[in-house]
Amino acid sequence: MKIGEVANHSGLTPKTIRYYEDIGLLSAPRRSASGYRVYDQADQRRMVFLRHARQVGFSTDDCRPLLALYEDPKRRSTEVHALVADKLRVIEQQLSELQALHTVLQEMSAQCANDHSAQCAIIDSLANPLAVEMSK
Amino acid sequence: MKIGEVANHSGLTPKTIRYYEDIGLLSAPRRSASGYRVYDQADQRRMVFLRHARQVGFSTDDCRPLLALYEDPKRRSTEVHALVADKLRVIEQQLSELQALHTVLQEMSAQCANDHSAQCAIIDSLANPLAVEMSK
DNA sequence: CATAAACCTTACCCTAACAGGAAGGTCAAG
DNA sequence: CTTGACCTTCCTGTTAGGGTAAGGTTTATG
Repeated sequence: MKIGEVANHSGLTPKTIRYYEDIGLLSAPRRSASGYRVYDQADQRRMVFLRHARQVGFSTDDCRPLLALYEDPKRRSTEVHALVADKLRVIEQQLSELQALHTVLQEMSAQCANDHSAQCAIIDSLANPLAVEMSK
Repeated sequence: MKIGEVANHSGLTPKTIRYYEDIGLLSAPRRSASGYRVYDQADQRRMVFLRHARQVGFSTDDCRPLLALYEDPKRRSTEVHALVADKLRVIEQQLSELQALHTVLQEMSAQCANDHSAQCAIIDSLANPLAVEMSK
């Protein structure tokens, strides 16, 4: 399989596959006589796995241990579980930060007259340290 | 006021101030005889405004029109309101994406035995297109 | 007065995760 | 034999600055 074909079958792009090789997330495949990358089924499975892991929010760095566990027949499911638990915590943190932003913006929005006048509660809030600082 | 001083008073760092000047978010200030940037109170107020706007989630590009409205005595509050409404929509989008990720990961996590065995529902989910694809 | 600390200047590299594009080689079909 | 569709490497751009270097300035102090 050349890179375009494995890209089609895995859902990654050739660009992404080369990039993963570059950062050492995928090992360098063997090359054809003309220098083309040649992949096999196992490579394709790894790529599918990586695509899914990225899709559910794991960074490429997160994917390293994840992929290692995928490849390891002697893994313990608790190790995988721990990685997912870590990720869940990070996502919960991000969620609460986003929710805080949302709340602040919504409160500002509600204070604004939303009319033709120049006076604007949103502008005032952003100009004044009062309302915004709490969100830290 | 030199850059360090206005940095202290505005809460931005000198780096950030120079960067904002670089991208045209702040206009270039006048220079002292020795080439040092010199700022006034109005500059400082703009910087405070920018810091707050960034804090509540606006990108530096978002800050351009926002700052323009801040400076414009003939603004209409409805214009400001519209920018905030746009941002709220973006944040809501991000929230729902994050929540979707969270749900998927939590479901995977719940399926995992979390023990010493190599069999792992999380790994299986990531290897198999089934569970993950729906989240698109 | 000399000098060291604390400032300031520009400029370049680093981050994440690729996408886009240039310049050039390769391969199968018509 | 020549397209067209591949493939290769390499470089640039994206966000929002942080880190550091090399060098000039100003201020405080002995």
